Amino acid sequence: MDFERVEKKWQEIWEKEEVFKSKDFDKKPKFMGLVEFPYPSGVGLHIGHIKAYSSLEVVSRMKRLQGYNVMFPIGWDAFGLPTENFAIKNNIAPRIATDNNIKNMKAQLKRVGYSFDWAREIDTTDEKFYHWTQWIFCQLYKKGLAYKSKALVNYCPVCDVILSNEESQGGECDRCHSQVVQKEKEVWFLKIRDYAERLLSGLDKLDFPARVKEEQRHWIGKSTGAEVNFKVKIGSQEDTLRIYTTRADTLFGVTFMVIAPEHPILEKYADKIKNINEVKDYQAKAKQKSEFDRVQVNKDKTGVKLDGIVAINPLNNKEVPIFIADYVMMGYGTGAIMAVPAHDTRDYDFAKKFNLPIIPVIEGGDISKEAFTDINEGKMINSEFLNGLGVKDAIAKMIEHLAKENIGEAKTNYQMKDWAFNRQRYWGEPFPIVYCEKCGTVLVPEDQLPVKLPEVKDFKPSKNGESPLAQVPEWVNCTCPKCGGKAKRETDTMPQWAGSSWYYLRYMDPNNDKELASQDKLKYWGPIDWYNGGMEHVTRHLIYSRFWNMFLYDIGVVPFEEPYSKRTTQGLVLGEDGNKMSKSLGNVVDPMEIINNFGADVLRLYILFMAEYESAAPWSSANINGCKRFLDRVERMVDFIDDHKGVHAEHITELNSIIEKVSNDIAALKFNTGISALMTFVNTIYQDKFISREEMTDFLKLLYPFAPHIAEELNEQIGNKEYISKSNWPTVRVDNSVKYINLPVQFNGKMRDVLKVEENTPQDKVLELIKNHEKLSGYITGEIKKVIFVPNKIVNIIV
RNA sequence: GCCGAAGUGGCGGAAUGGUAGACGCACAAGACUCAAAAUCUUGCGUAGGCAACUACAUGAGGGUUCGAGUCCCUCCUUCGGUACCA
Repeated sequence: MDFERVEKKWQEIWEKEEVFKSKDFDKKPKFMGLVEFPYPSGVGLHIGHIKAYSSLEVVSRMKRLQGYNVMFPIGWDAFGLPTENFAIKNNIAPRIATDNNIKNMKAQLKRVGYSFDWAREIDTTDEKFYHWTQWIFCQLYKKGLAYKSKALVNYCPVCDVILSNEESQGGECDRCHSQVVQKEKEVWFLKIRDYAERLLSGLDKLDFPARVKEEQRHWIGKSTGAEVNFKVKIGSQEDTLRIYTTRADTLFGVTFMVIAPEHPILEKYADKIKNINEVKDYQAKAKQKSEFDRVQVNKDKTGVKLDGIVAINPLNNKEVPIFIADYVMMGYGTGAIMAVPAHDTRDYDFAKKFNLPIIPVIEGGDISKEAFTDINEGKMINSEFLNGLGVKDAIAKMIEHLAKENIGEAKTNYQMKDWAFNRQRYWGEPFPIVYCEKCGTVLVPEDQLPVKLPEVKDFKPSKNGESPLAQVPEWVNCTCPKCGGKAKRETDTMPQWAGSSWYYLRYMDPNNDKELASQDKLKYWGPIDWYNGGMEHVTRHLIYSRFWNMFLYDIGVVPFEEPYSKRTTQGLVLGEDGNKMSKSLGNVVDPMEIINNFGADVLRLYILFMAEYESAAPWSSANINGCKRFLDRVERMVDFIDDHKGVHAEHITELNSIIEKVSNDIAALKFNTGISALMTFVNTIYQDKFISREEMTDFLKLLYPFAPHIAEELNEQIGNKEYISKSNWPTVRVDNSVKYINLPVQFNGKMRDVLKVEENTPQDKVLELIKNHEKLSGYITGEIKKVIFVPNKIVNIIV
């Protein structure tokens, strides 16, 4: 088949007939399928896009024929660093580069034949879109969920710029390869931690794969424990040191304390700490270590003992020394811990290195060898009122005791940190924030949104790690919306995650200039019925967008709390050599080249046939031939068409079974077995060498979601007037023929033969057949002790 | 270390506790052809046998069951995620 002509022909017909248009408020049941919108890169479509989008493409095509009002939208996640870097390198404005890339990728997506509703196309860099991104930020700010705070950022002292984590991997600057250092800077944060509990508990009712839920749970990282106040003595002075622990039961086993190098108590008593120089030295070293270094595993424990300051165990008033060590993080808990070397591996390593006492408070284990950390075994010892209890009971009793004595209480912590929400970059959403000399930080009023991103000549990051926007005085300098006085704009921009945190809402009402989307339309379309995307977005994008949606729900803007009812993920497409595709390995497959050589239908079919959808699988240029051959065979199947009306009796069972199998498999993401069922049917027709027009039509409809162009073309060729894209999904027919099934026969659990019997043949009839069976009767070598008979499944005879 | 997923022919991969290897690739033989390609047909886990058939076989070892790739226990390997989280 001349696939180039045929594919173009049908793409034009579909567009003209608007068969993929989703209609607001249609009476049909709605189905909204969402795929992660692409970043418009200069490279164009990657094979991964094809796999990611083909799933819901197939589902959407089927659902339309099944009578659903389907929305399958697409857009562009277009802000971001690569475009900015491209602009710097080639001296092209990011706006122009983005528009070019979108144009190119859009043409590519159309060539694959995806049934996107292009009328709803969105672009996060369009001011009509980022208007509402800024508006959402305003609401977050008003509710106190956006705040500015000091934080450490990656900074390259040679380039004099702030780098993202991606640009500073391995603690090295991406551009000049010099050592990146941590620099303190005022940055914006969103209080996602306030939503930690809801983000966690909300998972229970969502239809997400278990591994996705697990990763999100882990990312949120809930831990329950207690905060406890230890007294500290600094000479004659007294103060309090608050620690967090999940093991309140071990309080009697505390032999020292550890605080983070950044802990404020160090500065507070700097003049009282005798070895303050040594401490400062350690602090400086810790600060130099990048995030990368500090996170390395199993490092040797290091630390410095504070001289002139001790802590007092509130339970037994014993004095214990305090250390600073970088294995305790300021960002988690209280930045201070009680160390119980007998029952914590890190404390144990530290105690061994610094020769500190180790007091067991739970029996079991051998603390001369290692810390005993099992919480399910052993009874409390050396612990006064806890003695004899199990660990879990001891924790509860201790927390009760702490509360009563007013020295501590139960506390829940989350590992998830607040979301650092800005970049020192040009190509992002400007913040709707100005700094007024008189009024301080002022929000830009909503009627003045959007704050448009100005055109600039130079996109290079400016000195001192400022955003390039700082170099545009006519934009930076403005009047304060409150007092009319002199003010300056925030020159940082939002991170790439901003637009993608709510884009799906905009599809539901893409041209609204009064609000981000109307309530009625959100109510009709939302929530998303099925969202497919990559595993790499499970912890960030997926959590960030759930957070924004919950927030918008809380302020009454969105009528549903969770944005995505169901989530699936596609497995990676590996290179032919089994490695991840990468330019350097030279194993990258270009989807456009495949389309040129084989056609879009073959590409679509193969990407779904190659493996189970959710697992990674290598590309094979040999195997794709099989899919091409299959479509060629389908085309030649037309020659077998006879004048028979209806469905041949010989085919009714087979046809019914593929209708059922393909429908179920598509809905269950099992495309590979659905396609193989279609192949089996074709093989049957080649055996029989006849097929009726009606059977062929049904078959082509089943093929249509996978290979729509050839299906439409053949459907037209065999004389059907109605386009498949405007027809109905086939349904199973009444089958009155006597069905025969193959009944496996086992003796003593061993397979011996298969008996062809009528469906629902009873046990005694089957046994009779076996006794009269030439071969099978030979296995009845003695008395029949027992017969296991599962109707239509199996018979097993114990002799 | 912790969490998750997975180990099945030469390869990609199928199998609600019930015929292991569907479907496809590769390979081989035959048909068509002057020939090749394409196409069509057949074969294709391993061992033995002309064959019917028999034995063995789903990472390793145990167990539950009439029956285990599938469930349970122990272990090995690979991949993904995550990490001095107190």
